Amino acid sequence: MIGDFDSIAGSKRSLHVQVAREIARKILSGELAQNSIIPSEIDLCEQFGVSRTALREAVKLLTSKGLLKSKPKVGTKVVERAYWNFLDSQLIEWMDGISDNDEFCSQFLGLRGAIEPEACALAARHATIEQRMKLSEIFDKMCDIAKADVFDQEQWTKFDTQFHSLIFNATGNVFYLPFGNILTTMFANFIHHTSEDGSTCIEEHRKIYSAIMAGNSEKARAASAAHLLTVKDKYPA
Amino acid sequence: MIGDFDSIAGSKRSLHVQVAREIARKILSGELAQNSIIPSEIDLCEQFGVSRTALREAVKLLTSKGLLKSKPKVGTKVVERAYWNFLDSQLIEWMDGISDNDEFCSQFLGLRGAIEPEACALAARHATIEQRMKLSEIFDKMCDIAKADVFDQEQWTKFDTQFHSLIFNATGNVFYLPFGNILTTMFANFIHHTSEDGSTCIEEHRKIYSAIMAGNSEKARAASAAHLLTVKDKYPA
DNA sequence: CTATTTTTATACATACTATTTAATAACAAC
DNA sequence: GTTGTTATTAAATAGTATGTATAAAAATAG
Repeated sequence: MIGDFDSIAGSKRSLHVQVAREIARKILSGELAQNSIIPSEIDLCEQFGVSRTALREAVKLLTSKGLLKSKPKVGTKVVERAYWNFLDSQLIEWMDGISDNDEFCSQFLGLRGAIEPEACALAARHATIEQRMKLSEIFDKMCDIAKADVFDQEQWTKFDTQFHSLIFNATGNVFYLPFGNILTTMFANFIHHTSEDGSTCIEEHRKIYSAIMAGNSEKARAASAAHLLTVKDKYPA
Repeated sequence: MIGDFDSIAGSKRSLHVQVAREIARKILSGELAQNSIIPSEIDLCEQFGVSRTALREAVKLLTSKGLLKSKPKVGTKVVERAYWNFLDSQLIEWMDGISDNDEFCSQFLGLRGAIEPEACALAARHATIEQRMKLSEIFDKMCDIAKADVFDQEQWTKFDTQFHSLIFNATGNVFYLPFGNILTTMFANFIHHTSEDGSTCIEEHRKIYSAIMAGNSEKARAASAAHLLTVKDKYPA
């Protein structure tokens, strides 16, 4: 009962989210052009085979992410790309298979390179005791995984994600907070670690970890920047 | 017909957005605690004097921004802060009056300082001809305003916003795109320019502008960083 | 050319059924 | 008795259907 094909409705998520995803992907892929008017509510209801309520909730969801805008009489319009909120985890998930994966990851790295070193610096200064303890826990587990005979890739990704995510949470800056989730989403959907990552990167993580724990923001920033340079090497320009 | 006590009606925006804003502000201010269950749909409908349709659309909107999560039987829960999407323009608008303004702006500057110099560097390399022309237009107008006898603060803010916003659009990186809107929102709602800004900052903007037009990414990055240091001086630690 | 009506899209309301799921009760096994 | 499993129940959201209200563009009357 669980395993059957995604097929149509009754699958995983709620109905309006599925409809929203379908529409979003048509927008993201360009199948629905910017500034164009999408079909009317009743047409879309028929097309997707859902009620107007469900469809309207889907439209509201996409409006909230900057993809659509509705006005009475004129219809629902695809807003221009400049207003799409690419810093929304759900939207990022929906990008899967839309654009070139390497290019997408490379662009993300372009942002990460600017933000994460500063986040590490902030975390070194502002992390609470609880957060430092948690970071310590996570790092210990990463060490265990790196030292193990067989490299557990899934576990590594899990704790690597937690490690970087926690750093954003520890900045004490609300604007850095969302990057933890964005990074988590990227790790889960687009960035595929190779088995060599664990052994090669653990020392880089140790430098970041130590600097944050020592409250040395400059060192944390540098260690993070160095780490990201290593990561960058895996992607084409 | 109904609810003439009217908690919300009579304002400008659509009903479900108004309801969403009300709930969002209660969450953001902590009046609705994290992980707590908010009243049931029917209770909230009564409380706000709106239909279930409007209320559910409001809840969907807030769910999309990471503030709420609904499950049958258990109810609708306030998600923990770490998942709130503070990089959403609408959410940022709703923050007005919630937290200390100076602190909020200061934190924003903490992010801006990390991102904008890199955005300028990217723009110098990737801006299209059209974008360079547009940037030129905008900068010319900023010069006019700065040179004028009476400083038109409103106009200055308008073009200053456009200037910085366009730079993010010109990076050619989808993850930098949303910062244009975020910055626009911050300028419109939180950051209040003083009349001296025009005269003092126009030369700094010229350096950024020139570097981008010349395609000199290193110079653009440095000029932006210098500009942000000047801006930073206005805010307390 | 202006004012007004008509049309047509979304916005909102109401009432209903379906589904999910936590909690509980019933029951069996050890 | 304690435990573990399985129906049952009930309370919340999820979804459907259909109505009216309202806003804005377009047609039309004056």
